[in-house]
Amino acid sequence: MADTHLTPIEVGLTAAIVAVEAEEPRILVAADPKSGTRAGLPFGPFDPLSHRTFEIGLRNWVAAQTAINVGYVEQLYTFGDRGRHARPDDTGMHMISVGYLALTRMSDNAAALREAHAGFEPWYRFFPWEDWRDGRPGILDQPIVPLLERWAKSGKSSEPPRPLGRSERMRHCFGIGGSPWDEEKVLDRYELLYEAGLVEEARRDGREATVPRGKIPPLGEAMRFDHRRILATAIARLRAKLKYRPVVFELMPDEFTLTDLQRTVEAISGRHLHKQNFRRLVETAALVEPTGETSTATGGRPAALFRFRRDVVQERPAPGLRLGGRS
Amino acid sequence: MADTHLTPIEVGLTAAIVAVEAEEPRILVAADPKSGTRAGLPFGPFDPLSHRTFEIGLRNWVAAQTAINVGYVEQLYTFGDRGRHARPDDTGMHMISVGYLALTRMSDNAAALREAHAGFEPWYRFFPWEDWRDGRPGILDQPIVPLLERWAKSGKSSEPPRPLGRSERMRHCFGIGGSPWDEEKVLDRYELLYEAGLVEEARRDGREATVPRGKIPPLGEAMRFDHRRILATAIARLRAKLKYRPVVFELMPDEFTLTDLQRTVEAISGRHLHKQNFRRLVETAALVEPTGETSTATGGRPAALFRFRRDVVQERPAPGLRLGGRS
DNA sequence: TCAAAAGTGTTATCCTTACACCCATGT
DNA sequence: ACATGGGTGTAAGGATAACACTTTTGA
Repeated sequence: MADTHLTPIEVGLTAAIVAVEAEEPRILVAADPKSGTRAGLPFGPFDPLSHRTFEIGLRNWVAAQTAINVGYVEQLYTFGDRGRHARPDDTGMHMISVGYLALTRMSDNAAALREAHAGFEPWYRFFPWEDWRDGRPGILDQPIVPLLERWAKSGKSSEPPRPLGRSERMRHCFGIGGSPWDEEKVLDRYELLYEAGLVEEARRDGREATVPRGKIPPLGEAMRFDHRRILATAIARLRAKLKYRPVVFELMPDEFTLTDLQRTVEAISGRHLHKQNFRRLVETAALVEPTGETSTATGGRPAALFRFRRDVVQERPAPGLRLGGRS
Repeated sequence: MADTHLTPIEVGLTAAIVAVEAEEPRILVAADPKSGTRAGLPFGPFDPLSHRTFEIGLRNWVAAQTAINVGYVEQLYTFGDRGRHARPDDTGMHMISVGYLALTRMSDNAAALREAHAGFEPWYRFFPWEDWRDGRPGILDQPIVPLLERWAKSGKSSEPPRPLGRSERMRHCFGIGGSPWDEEKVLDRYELLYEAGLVEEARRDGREATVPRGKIPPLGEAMRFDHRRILATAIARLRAKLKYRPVVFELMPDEFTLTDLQRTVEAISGRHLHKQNFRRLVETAALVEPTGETSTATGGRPAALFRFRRDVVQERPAPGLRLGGRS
């Protein structure tokens, strides 16, 4: 239990840096330096000699490399699976990565973003089945569910260590047969697809698919290493956190209309919200205050502008947006 | 963004192994191998060569070192702050630790526990202010709140990076002035006490206290390194998880009475629950089924015995115990 | 005058919380 | 019989989810 010899390992800090623009949640991606094809999340080394904590280290390399001004930062998870992040240039030294979620305002980084702008990609490119704003995504009914069903059947009673059977897990994750769709299960869904060998990353890692290789259409855009897994974790965490902490405002400009706010929440959670209930929620939580100005940008009646009441954090214990049913 | 040189670091897996016995939540502690005084959590090295994932590595050294059979395992957080875990034998190599929560049944480990039993300590020894089962703990009114108030006053407008002022944070964390006590804020409370220099670990790390050194009474038993912080994280996570996942049953014997179950939940969350409401909750969630037997152990009317319905996980999406108000 | 979006009032329903009372056993 | 804990019915209040309608602008 005490001073056993420990193996030296490299530690990387991988960041899912999120911004919302034009009703689209976007993630900062770094182009593949080698092949130029697959996207990856930006990451930097953790050097304990220069930085006292992970968070300081992260803020430092983000500032240095991207000139982006991140506000909210939160640790997600530490990923260390061998075989799920195989670096092509692997030197034999094992590497683990501490995943972080960071939020930034598009308006904050006017100049910096102008250059880096190409780096912010809509995150639903990587998870097309997660965007239910225009109804149930077609990709679910077309390739995904049938493929999963085949996978579920093919492995009926093979894996006792798993607490749940394949088809039960499929039903839970993807909201089939009574189970409702739970927008927070982003990671569970991705992991299931990975296990079933249906995402490119799984095949790259040498996992067998249940259907002949060539026949699987790409399920979302793949990423390098295990970065799509980290992004799934980030989306899941952000979707959950919205409901009990006022983190949306980290993504909003200083002034916004209530519809702007609703659209942003909808963009992140991937579903529509009930207008009146959303407004009542925001109002009763006293999260915002009117600036007095109005915006005539959208075409119809001018909308009142609001700003985030920074002092709510001092008053109410959990001032999130409990966003209820769909609309 | 790419292949910067990374500093090699040692990675340890630190486990908060929890069991409940005699209505007392207990944590497995390892005695200090050096001084024999301060308790610490058990930990083992992570060796990527022998273990494919953190969890496998963890299960392995726990099995090897303690002969304890852990069921549920969950990653908590990765701790890497320099200066908050200074090992006396520091070799210059930096070390980070990945904290894990593990649950085990006392009844599972009959033989193994007989030997290791001394290692399971009631966790409220380390957090006496977290146990509200016999009403508001005296330690809050006596040394804690006055000390915190002094700290809050002494640092009025000094630290702009912090989003909240000292007294606001104090009020939120400790439920003073309108804010209710939130049993999930275990980590926040510990961190506040640490920041205020009121726990031994803070002084050990060289943090100034707001009151003369000698005058601060010990606030709970201290632990080695940052292990008390990891334990606080574990308790917070477990208290939160109880409410939306049926994890209590990982701590229960195969058969139990509803009162046993309630006492276990109360022990973990540190407060009393309303009997009828608790029962209705358990019943409507269909979490348990009667075995048909009764137990006459407690003195009054014999209680019906129940067992966990393992198949609920297949049916309901979030079968936790939403444990409502106090009683 | 019409389209487009902003903004409001009200009701049915469920869930949460709390009350108070009855039941079965051992001494 | 009485103490001890097991076990239940029911009503008040609040939060949630859904209903439909009015208002203000630009074209």
